[in-house]
Amino acid sequence: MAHAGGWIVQFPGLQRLPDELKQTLVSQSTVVVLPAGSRIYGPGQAPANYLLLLDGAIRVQQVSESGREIVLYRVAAGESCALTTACLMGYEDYLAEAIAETDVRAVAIPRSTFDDMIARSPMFRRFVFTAFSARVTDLFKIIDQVAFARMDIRLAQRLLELSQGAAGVSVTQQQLASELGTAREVISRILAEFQRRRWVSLTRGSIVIDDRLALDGLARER
Amino acid sequence: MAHAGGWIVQFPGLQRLPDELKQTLVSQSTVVVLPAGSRIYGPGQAPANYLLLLDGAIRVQQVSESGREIVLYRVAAGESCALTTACLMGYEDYLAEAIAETDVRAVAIPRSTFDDMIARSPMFRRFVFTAFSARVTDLFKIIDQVAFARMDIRLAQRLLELSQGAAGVSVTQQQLASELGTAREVISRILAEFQRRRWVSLTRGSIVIDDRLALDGLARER
DNA sequence: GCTCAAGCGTGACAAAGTCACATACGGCGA
DNA sequence: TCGCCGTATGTGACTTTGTCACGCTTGAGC
Repeated sequence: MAHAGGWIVQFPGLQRLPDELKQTLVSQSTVVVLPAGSRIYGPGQAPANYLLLLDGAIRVQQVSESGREIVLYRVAAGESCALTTACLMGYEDYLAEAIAETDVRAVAIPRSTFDDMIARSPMFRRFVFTAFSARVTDLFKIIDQVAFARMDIRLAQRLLELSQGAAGVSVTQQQLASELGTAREVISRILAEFQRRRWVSLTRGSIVIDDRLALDGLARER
Repeated sequence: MAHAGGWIVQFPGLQRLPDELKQTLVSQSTVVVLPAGSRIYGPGQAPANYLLLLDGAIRVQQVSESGREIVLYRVAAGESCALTTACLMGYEDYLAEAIAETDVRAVAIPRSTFDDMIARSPMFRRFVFTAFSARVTDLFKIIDQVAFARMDIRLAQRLLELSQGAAGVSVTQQQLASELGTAREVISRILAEFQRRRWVSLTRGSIVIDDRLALDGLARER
């Protein structure tokens, strides 16, 4: 690591803050480490901090009363956990929860500092609102997908996303079902059809992508 | 109307602002009137103002590429159009649009004034964030409903909401389908079943609620 | 090698979406 | 008053997705 506070270079949106504010931000925040699998926010767990992710990934998902899940979005290194935090500022009950998918290193900005920065810096406000609005866009897209898109298309898209160019994905069918907010059986049938077409090979707990082009073709049918 | 600026009493969250800020808000904003049916925000129409609704109602909906629609939430008198505005501050493309359902009277706060108020008043910030977070909650709930709830239950809920205690609702089945993001045929069949059970009476363009208790019972099943 | 929980496959059915077309209502002009 | 016509609604046939209830398979750990 460079020096303490070197983290700020990871956030282009904060780069051009006045030095004084950068120092405020750095001195009043702390770097926290969270193990993979830990729950960062959730119903009944109001956060005291605004989080900026340095390393790792966070998954934000919704859990329905019946126990079914749907993934809303992911936060990657260099991004902020804008929506969940902003949400929980509203003092309402939310069903969404944030889970560390990997070991996570993040900057925690206390609420008071966050509030202070919002007040003092138009640039900081813009940083926060931009990140936030990207999340709201994600929510709009999810509503659109869930309401109107075919499941095989959504699955193809998600497989390509999750693989990130790699040859395969290490994921169970139940996990894929939770990603998309559907039932495991549905995933099972669609994957069987993909395999019949020789687009993928299935094994217990992982999927090899054999014909990325074909999957991509389906994914683009939107 | 009382005196110019008397509108501020309609917003409890702004009641306790310092007089100075109240005056800034009142003097720099204008009251606008919009006819029923006009589009307030939409893809390609970035708003220059933060809106506070004095009279009327606004419907915010999403339009998919295939032309199907789903209603996201409504803004009533005394509320702010927080989400749409905040969204559009992010300089991204959105599919959501806001339509005046009735003639609408609203206070338009210019972006610069809005920004200034955000900077100067923790109370104003809280007003904005609270309104905003309520909308995000709505989006979470919609995702939950669309992904996991049965359509007959959603329809029962929506009928009760739209009737607001009145004996009936003046709405076409196509409009109901657009409310819930489904197809007209689905609405037709569910309503036919409701009628068979003598819960409602159907006529062209309107629905009379005959057994509110039964509908409510179904609506409460999650 | 054996065990056994987790992962996966499948048939049967229900709910919801799609497509195509038939029918009914009701406002309006003749 | 009557018929016209656009809109609204009803319906059958089929596909896709969700639910339920099983049973089979896999492979990690003993």
